Amino acid sequence: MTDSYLLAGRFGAATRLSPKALRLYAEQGLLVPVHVDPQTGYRYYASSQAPRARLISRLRRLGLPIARVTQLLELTPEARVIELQSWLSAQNDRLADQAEFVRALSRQAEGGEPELAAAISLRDTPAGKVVSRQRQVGVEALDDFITEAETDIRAHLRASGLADGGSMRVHFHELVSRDSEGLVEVAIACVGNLEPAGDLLIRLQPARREVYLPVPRAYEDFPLVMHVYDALEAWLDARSDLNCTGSPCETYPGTQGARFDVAYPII
Amino acid sequence: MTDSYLLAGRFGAATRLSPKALRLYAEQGLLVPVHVDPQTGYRYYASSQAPRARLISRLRRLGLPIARVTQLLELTPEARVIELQSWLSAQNDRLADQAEFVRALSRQAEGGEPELAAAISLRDTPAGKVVSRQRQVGVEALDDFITEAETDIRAHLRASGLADGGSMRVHFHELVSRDSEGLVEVAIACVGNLEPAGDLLIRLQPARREVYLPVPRAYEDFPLVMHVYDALEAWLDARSDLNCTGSPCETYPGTQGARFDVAYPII
DNA sequence: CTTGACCTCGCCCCTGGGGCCAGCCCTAGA
DNA sequence: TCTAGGGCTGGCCCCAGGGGCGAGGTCAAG
Repeated sequence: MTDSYLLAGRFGAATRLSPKALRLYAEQGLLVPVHVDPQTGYRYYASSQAPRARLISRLRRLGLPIARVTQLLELTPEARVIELQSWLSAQNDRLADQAEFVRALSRQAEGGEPELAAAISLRDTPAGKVVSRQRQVGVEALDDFITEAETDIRAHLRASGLADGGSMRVHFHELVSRDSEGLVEVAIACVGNLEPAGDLLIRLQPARREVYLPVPRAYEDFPLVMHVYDALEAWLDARSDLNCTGSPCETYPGTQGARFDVAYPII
Repeated sequence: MTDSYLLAGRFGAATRLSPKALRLYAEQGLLVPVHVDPQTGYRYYASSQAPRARLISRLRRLGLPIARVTQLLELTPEARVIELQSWLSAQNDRLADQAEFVRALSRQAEGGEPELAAAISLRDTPAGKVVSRQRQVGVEALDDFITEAETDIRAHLRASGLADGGSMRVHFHELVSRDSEGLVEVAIACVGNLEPAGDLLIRLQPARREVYLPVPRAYEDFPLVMHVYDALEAWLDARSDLNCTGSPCETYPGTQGARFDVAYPII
């Protein structure tokens, strides 16, 4: 009596879920009808399922994917709130990044950042052998990856009896941002015979011409460092005689006392 | 020379767009290669297209759909920034709504809002004829729709020589929120013979039992009014002997001096 | 000439459903 | 008890924005 059966349409009206959505959730096991008629396939819901259904509906409306909703439903209400609050603060960070980018675009529309653009120069780098490590990495794991890779590579160079070249390059083959991992390579120049070891690989770095910019102290950290990339790209866009030919890298140590430079390959 | 041709892979590396994405944008006309080999289908990009490509890449990373990016690219940089800022503030509003919901959930986990729950009562409403207007409407157009529909319906009743029943009900057949329109119906009871006119329809409102809550002044406006719905739903969830059977409505005027009640049909 | 890297297209996959259609099913009124 | 209409089902195609894979053509260097 208290658990009268409801067909999908009526149940959906009471819980703000479309019959289509209910069908999907039933298939996924997220909200299983209390009875399914084996002949007709009709799904019968108990009205005691309404609280769960309403919660699902609201979590979905927040924009959470179904898998995440499924996890959250297994938690206690208190744990759920904690999870949601941390999700919310992540959303907040994302919005802050977006706002930051819009500000960057607006500054660019107003003519860019002259103090950054003034420090841009060209240089040629010779070809040479490098030993490197590549990995897919996100922005929060980036610093750890770089320091660890540098330590390991220099240790391998010393163990092979070679002087390490000193300078290090971090190539960003793919974009690394708050919500996307990308392929990053830490490479250190070397001379002499050397065997690859573990996940360290030896490759030839072709000679290239690049445009570079020593990064001021205030811009060293993410997300502010993106402005340095922006400045270089804007500068390249304005120079129709130079063309960017690949992905950027950071070179350590930087010129003019900077901790590192940002450089784009050009022709 | 200055416009050396680049194949998709290299061009993509310089602009942070995958060959797959470049293919898609070429099909959509968003970023058309400067030359396509009719034999091989190879797409050749001029490096002078890089600024546009980079802009597309960044706008896409903001989460804007391709169609929106296409619109934005036709604007001047200044207009683009204006558009993006208004988009950003919309995102901000959305985040505020989400935060509001998480707060509501957290209050609910702590036992709900006793001062709201205390005012909940049951009542039976008799069957009766109503004249109504239905429309898909979003939250910002809701108030206008309601006042306009009420005016039109009462005018039609007077023109037909009938006393208007006084009380009005606004049924929310579907969810109305900041980012989704839903079917809303404004219905006023009537007695006597009456012809449908324009988009006004006559229908029978079945008798029903409902649980209702007079809305305190402080909660009358969106989004705070959602807390009243939350309180009713939480109260229903806790009462296993009562089951919600359909979508809610607001009844004007409300009881106990409120401007309106919020009511859910139950069995 | 061969090899390997690069490119193409085409197909299926994902999420979270919307829309439409053919074909049952259920219930209320006569 | 019959019937009509509305409800429900499953199936198929669609959307964005690509990812991933496989078959096959192309390019440049050794």
